Amino acid sequence: MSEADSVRPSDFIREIIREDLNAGKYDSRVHTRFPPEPNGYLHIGHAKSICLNFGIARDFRGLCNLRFDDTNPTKEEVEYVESIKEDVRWLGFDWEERIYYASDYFDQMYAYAVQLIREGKAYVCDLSPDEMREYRGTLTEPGKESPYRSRSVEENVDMFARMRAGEFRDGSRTLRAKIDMSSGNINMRDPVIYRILHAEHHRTGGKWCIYPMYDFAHCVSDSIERITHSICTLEFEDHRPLYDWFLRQLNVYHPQQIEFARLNLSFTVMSKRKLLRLVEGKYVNSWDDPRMPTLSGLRRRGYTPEAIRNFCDRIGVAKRDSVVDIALLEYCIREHLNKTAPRFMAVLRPLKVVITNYPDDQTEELEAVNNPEDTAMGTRKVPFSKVLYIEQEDFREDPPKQFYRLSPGREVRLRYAYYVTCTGVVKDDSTGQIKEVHCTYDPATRGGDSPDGRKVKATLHWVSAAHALEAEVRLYENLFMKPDPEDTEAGSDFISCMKPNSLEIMSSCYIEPELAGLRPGSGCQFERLGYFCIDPDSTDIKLVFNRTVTLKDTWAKIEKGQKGKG
RNA sequence: UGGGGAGUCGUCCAACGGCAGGACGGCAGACUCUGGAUCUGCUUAUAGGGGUUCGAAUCCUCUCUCCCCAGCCA
Repeated sequence: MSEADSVRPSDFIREIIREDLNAGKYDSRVHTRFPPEPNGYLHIGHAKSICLNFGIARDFRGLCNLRFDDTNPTKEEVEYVESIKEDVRWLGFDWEERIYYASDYFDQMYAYAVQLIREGKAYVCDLSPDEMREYRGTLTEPGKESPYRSRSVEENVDMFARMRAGEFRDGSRTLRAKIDMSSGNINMRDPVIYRILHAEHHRTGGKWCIYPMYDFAHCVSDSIERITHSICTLEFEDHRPLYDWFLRQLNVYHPQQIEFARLNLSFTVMSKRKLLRLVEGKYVNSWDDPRMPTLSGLRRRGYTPEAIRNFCDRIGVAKRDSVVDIALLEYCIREHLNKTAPRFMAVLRPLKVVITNYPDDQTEELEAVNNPEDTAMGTRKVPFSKVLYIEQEDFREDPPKQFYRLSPGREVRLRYAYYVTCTGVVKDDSTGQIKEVHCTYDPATRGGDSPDGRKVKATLHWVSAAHALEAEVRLYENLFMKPDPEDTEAGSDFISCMKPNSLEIMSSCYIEPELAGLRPGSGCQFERLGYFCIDPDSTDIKLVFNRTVTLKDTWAKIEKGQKGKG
C-alpha cells in the first residue's frame, strides 16, 4: 500500500492530493504553505486554514511552510508577524526552519517582471487610478485598452527601471500584464503587477519603492518554494486563471491552486476589517479580548489548542458557503476541558448560609475529588465551617415547579460535605431582601453520603466564608445577538447587533483557597458553573478569572421554558 | 443582460449509478455526590421540472435560488 493509500481522504482537497500522488505528479511530493498577510491578528478562520495546510503535510508526510505575504508595506507590521508566529506555534504546528517572506523574493520577482516586459507581456502604464477604473469597463461591459499598452519593449524596460529608481510619485504609474481587456474575468483585464509605494517595509526597509501585487507575488512565491498544492479560499477562484497565466508565461515550476470555503461562525464576525473595527471603535478592549474570535482572544478566554484543532477537524472542508453553529465550538472546548480540567468550588453571587447546629469555632477539612473523569488527578482538602456562601440562585424561598435546590424545609447536599436542611431565612427589615439562610446539618452525612440511604434531589457547591478567597470573575457571552450579525436593517451594520452585556464583571466572588495555587493560564472547572481560567490581569492580592464556557444548564433551560409559558 | 462558484436534516460534513449516514443542536428517557459527564431513543434533508437507467443525491437537460468579482488590498 502506498503512502497515499494509507491516508483516507476526509475532504475533497485530500482526495485531489491522493490522486496526484498516485499519478506521480510533483514527483509524489506534498508541500503546502500557510500564507498570512501580517496586517492583523489570526482568528479561528485562519485556524481552519492552518489545520488544513499543516494537517495535509502531516497526513501525507509532506511539508508546510509558514510564509508571510508581505507585499503591502502600508498595512503590515512586525507586531503582527510576531503574533502570527506565536499563534501558529500555540495551535501546535511547527514550520521548522521554513519561515519565509514574500519580501525575500523581491529581487527574483523584479527579474521576472523584467522578463515579462522583454517578452512583450507587460507594460508600464501612466493611467491614473481613476482613469484605470474607467478603462477597466464593468462587470457586463468590456474594458478599453490603455493608450500606453503599445509602448516599445525598450521604453518599458527603461520606464520600469525608473519606477524602481524612485523617479515617479505614488500612483503615477504601474506595471501591467498585457492580457485581455475584453475578458469576462476582470482579473484578466491587464491587471497591475507592480505599483509605486514610497513606503518603509518592515523587512526590506527603504530598498524598494515599487511593490508587487498579490496575484504576481503569490504565484511566484509558491513557485519558488516548490509548493505542490496552493490552498486558498473561494474568493480567489477567479484569480486562478491569472495565477496560471503568470506561471505559464514565466515558464517556471507551477503549483496547483485549490480553493475551499472560508469559515463563518454564528453569532460572530470574522473578517479582519470588522474585527479591526471592533478594536478601534473600543467595542471590545483589545485584539485578545476574550469575546473576540481571534486565536489570542480564544486563548485568553481559556480555549485550548486541542479543542480548536478538534473543532477544525469536525467542521470539514468543502466549497459551499456555510455558517458553523458556535455551539459546536463550545461543545469542543467542553469536551476537552471535561477530561482535563481540575474541579473547584467557587460562588459567583454569594448568599450567606449559617449552619445553626454546627460548633462556632470548628473547621473541618473535607476531601474532594479533583476530577471525576480522571481519578489519577487525585483529591484535595476543602475547609468547612459554620458560615458558608452558596449561590444566590440555589435558594428560593418560594420554589417554582421542578426547582429542587434549597428552599425552606428542604434538605440538599453540600458537595463533599453534609446534608443540610433549611430552617429559615433572615431578611433585611427595610428591603425585605434575604440576607442569610439558616440551616441545620446532619453530622451522620459527613462527606456527602447518608448512611440511612436517604436521597436528596440536589447537590450545591459552597465555600467556607472564613476560608474563602475573594476574586473577580468575568462572564462572557456572544458579542452579537443574531446568528448573522450582518442581518440588519438598511442603513445600519453589524455594530447595531452587538449585545449590550456581553461582558459581566463579578467583582466579589468567593473561591476555595486551593485555587490560589492554580497556575496562570491553566483552565479549571468551577463545579456546576462552567470552565474558567486565570486572566493575566490577576494580581498577587486578587485573582481574576475568565469564564471560558458554561456547563450545560438543564435547569436554566427548564426555567426559560416556564417563563416563556407564564 | 459579463465571468467564476455553490445548492443534501435546524447547522456542518459524508454517500463518487445500488438501503441517504455521522456530528452538533433540539426533544424524551436512564443514570448520577456537578440539573455536569455518560448512556439510550426520537426528530428532520437530496432546490424544482423533464430525461437516461432495472435502479439517480450522483449522469444529461431546462429552470430557480444563493455566494464571489469592476483596489495601484490580500
